[in-house]
Amino acid sequence: METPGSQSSLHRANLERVVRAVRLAGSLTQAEIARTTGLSAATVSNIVRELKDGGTVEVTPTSAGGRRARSVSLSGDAGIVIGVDFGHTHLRVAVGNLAHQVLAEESEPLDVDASAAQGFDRAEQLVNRLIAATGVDRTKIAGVGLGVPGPIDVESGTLGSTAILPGWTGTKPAEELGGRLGVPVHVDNDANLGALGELVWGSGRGVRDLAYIKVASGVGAGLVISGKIYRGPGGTAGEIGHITLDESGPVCRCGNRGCLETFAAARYVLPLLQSSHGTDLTMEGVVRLARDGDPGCRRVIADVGRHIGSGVANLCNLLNPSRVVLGGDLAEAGELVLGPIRESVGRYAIPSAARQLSVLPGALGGRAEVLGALALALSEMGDSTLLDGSLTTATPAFT
Amino acid sequence: METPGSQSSLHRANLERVVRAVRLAGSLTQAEIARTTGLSAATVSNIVRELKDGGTVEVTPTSAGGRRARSVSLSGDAGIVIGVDFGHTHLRVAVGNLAHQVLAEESEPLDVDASAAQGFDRAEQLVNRLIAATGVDRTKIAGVGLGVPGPIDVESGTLGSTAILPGWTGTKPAEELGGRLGVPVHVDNDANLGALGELVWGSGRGVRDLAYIKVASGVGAGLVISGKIYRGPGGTAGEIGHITLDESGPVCRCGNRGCLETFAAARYVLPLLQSSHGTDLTMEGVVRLARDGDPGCRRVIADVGRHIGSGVANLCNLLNPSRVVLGGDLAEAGELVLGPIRESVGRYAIPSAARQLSVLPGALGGRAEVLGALALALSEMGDSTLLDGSLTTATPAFT
DNA sequence: GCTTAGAGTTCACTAGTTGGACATAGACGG
DNA sequence: CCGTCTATGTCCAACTAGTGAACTCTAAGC
Repeated sequence: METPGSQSSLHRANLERVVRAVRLAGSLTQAEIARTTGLSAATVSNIVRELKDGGTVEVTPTSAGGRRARSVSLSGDAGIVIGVDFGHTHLRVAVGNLAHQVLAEESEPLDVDASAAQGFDRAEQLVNRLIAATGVDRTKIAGVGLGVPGPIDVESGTLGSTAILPGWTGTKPAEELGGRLGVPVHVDNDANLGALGELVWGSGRGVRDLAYIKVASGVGAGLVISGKIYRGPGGTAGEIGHITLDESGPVCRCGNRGCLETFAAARYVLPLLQSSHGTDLTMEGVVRLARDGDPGCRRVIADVGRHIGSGVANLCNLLNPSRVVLGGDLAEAGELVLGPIRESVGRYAIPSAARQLSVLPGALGGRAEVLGALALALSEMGDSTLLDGSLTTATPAFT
Repeated sequence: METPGSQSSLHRANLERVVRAVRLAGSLTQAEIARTTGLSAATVSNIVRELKDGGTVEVTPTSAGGRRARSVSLSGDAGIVIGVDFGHTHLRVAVGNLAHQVLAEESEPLDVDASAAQGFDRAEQLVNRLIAATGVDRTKIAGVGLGVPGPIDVESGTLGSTAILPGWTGTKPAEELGGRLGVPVHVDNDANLGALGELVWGSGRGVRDLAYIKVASGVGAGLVISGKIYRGPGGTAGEIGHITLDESGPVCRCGNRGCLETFAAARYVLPLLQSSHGTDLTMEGVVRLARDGDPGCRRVIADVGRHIGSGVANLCNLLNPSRVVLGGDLAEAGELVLGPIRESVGRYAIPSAARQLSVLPGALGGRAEVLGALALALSEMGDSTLLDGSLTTATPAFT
């Protein structure tokens, strides 16, 4: 940090290199680490010793049938990260470790009309419960990722107006939760976190550029560009829901007309089925009915798919991602919605961009956002919060 | 290269750090270099000596009224880069040095129907002429950036179908020119290079995320994301021209209907004025007439602006860049086209994304692409081609 | 049981950065 | 005109950290 371009920074970079290699592979022998990182065996030997002394890494004496290879893996309790996700109807919390393992995960219903304070109370309680349940050491918590269903102002960390959680507008979720838990909290909106979750654990593994489309009450997209969430300079990238599809279409809550949202989001689509299917229908219900064969619901879902496909085609022309992952309740409809999306993309996107695009349903369902929050916490600490700790214990002398 | 994470890589990184600092500032004293890079004065002293011995840098004995500060600057002939741009009607070549200075620049008309071989002949000649004119040492040429007005297949480097330069399809421009000049050549399409040019020398200075919209025969965009050109995994990012604005609009050459191009590109717009203004009108002519007050041309240009604005609004919702730079002939229309664009963006983009967006005309006009090609050559050699050279002379022992 | 080969460690060596001491030279005050 | 002051650049000794080579260790294979 203080000495950019010095040997110590090089050393730190090498530490992280080793940690990353180990994490990606799960466990490696030192020789393998040397090969994958390009470092020499001697250096790896030193680094592994340092990490072991610092508690970041565990060396299991000899595992497999090799000669005498000691396998190195991240010690499960070296660092704990927590993901918290405020959804439209529930609150989810997950606890994970540095090795990208999810140790515990729980969700509970959240009253939409609850105040922000109540929400944070509940979150705090649930986090504490899971910490107790997993028996992890509180001091090992390196960071918390927090998902909120609304726009976050990048600079101030203030939550913008949310139709989903009215009354939360103007709060600073990261500060709030950070104050309660006493650890750094990093916020992002649900679409970005969903993208991150699917990228790390779900349908986006192995891809560097993807768009995660979340269709729920609104329509949003989380963009992953070159392996990192792209928020844009103003922090509002990914607003695919307000792409204009039809200049003279229905009026949208954003003030424009014919936004994608007005053709795809729950709040605009559900009313279409009210007269035929009753008023207390949810998106989930529509999807279930569609899967059971209800023609009206099938039609509605296909139409939604076609419109989303138009939006995705635009996105595809502009960004040319290699994968689009569909999340939210709608993803449960599977081919009923994916088919029309693909068809629409094929029609409206330029062929060279559409050709190598794959449109997949999210693999994580409603868990995408919490897991993304976990991943955010992991990435925000950049692997170095912990390394700092192990460094200071290992080399107390530091000018 | 061969030793990632070793001291020599650290040293190389520090060399580049110093070079970058010097280039950004024009010239610096060693003490200033030490401060801006964070390196110690001793290290800077060593590095400067090494760079001076390698010829990358020049030390002018003592320039200003300070105590005894020797100012360090990049030596003008340390490295030469060349930019070549094949445009719709002309060929441009520029010669620049490591210090981001343009030493010479020239353009000549290019016959649209010329064969690819003829084109490369001309380019080779013009490059040679400029090299001779500037008197630079051929061996100092570090790289060439090449712009072509059509899609380049990322993997093979093959030029896709171009309506602008028919008969060039299937050629491999980088290979072709590289073979003739004997130096590495890096290709990209005109929109991306325009973006890079404006980013480095024009209206995009100081910004990390911008979109350069080039309106000419077609409509394309070059995207700069986090300071780097974004091409997308398939290399076709930025195809803003084929965003669908009206599903039942005019049929586009891409096979879809109502693409932005059909409302904005020269090939679709000029015919509108044929009956009233004659058939041999060019976009340039329309712009000139509009500036002179011709109401028909004004109207057409305003309409084009409005449609471009719709496309930019979509782009803005998705990517939220901080700046949009308009290039191509159309940019010459100034407020006549920018006004309607801004208006359209204001109407169709979500307010939070539109608020901090600035829409500017390109500052480089038709030079944007060549200069971008220069910048491409500079960035592709990553400042290290030259440093490699000075390194090998400075430290011949290398395992 | 011997050989073999890969794994990990130790050690001497080298590359490279740093802090501090030092020489230098203009600016400023007397 | 001269001494002092201060910031610059250089040199040197110290220290950090990575590397190759030699070495040890262990299990597999014959």
